Amino acid sequence: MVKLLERRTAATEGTGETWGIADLATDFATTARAIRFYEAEGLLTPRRDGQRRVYRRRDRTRLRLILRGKRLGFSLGEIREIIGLYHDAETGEAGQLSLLLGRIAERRADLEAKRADLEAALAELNDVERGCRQRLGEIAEEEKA
Amino acid sequence: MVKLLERRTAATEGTGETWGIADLATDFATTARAIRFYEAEGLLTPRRDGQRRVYRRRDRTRLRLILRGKRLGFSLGEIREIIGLYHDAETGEAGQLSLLLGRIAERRADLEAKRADLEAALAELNDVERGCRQRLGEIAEEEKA
DNA sequence: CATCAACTTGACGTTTACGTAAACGTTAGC
DNA sequence: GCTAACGTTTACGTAAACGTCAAGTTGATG
Repeated sequence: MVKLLERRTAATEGTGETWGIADLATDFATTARAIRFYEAEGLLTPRRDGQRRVYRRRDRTRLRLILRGKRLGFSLGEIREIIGLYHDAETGEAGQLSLLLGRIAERRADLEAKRADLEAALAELNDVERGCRQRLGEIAEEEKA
Repeated sequence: MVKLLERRTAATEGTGETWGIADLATDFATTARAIRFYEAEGLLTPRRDGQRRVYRRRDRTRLRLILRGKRLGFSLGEIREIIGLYHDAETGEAGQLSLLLGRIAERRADLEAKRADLEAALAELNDVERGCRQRLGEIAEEEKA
């Protein structure tokens, strides 16, 4: 307990809050293995304290992005593109801002397509539920008779 | 050309429109292999004309469900549950309708969670674009100066 | 009748996204 | 100084979701 606090305090040293790999794993309900894998795939680039990985707030932001992307069914490759987009937007290394805007538009199209799928799925589910409740009502009528 | 039309007509024989596996593959932009795989996983149960698979409209509906589920990041296992839900709702083999309503509620929760992720992603993307356009405006100002 | 296209069933290969285990280093506490 | 906790790399294993042959069947066509 105290151990953890002291370590975190030691690592803090003015540069803002930092975390170890186990902290991230528990905080985001994933595993250290997965986090290392994302790094190997170029999706995370934590600092190092000697050998150890040290994560800062932007790493947490990225991990959040990664996991959300996964939940939405994006592959790690697609997530890499998304992260690259965020990175280029931050650092301005986009060369041409107009190109960046184009990539943003593509990503938005992806997301809106998913939204359309989602709305359709929810609508159909509502239909099913309605039919279900209807039959439940009919059964109640039969019981009364 | 004529071949295809004749075959389809022959298979129709009053029972409504039917399709071959290649038809489904092209219509849904997938592959025959994938469709057979879904059948092996119990997600599709087409009729047979001898050895050949014959698909009816409800099979198309299911395939549409499967592919949409995939696009939304559901595993085939989860999709199996969804299809089972639709099936039970149709055939009334649910035993207890209340149980069915419960399963519907679970699925809706899944979908709404994804929707929350989606809205968050879209909102962040809008932020990025806004920042991008802002910088583009600043550059235009510099050019003017 | 031969052939060709479309379909079939195996069987094995491939990619993605990690899990799991081995072997080792570092720091904290007793 | 030893152990326990936590971390590291390296390597192999695995489940999901198909892809890719191979080999055979069937039906329509020249």
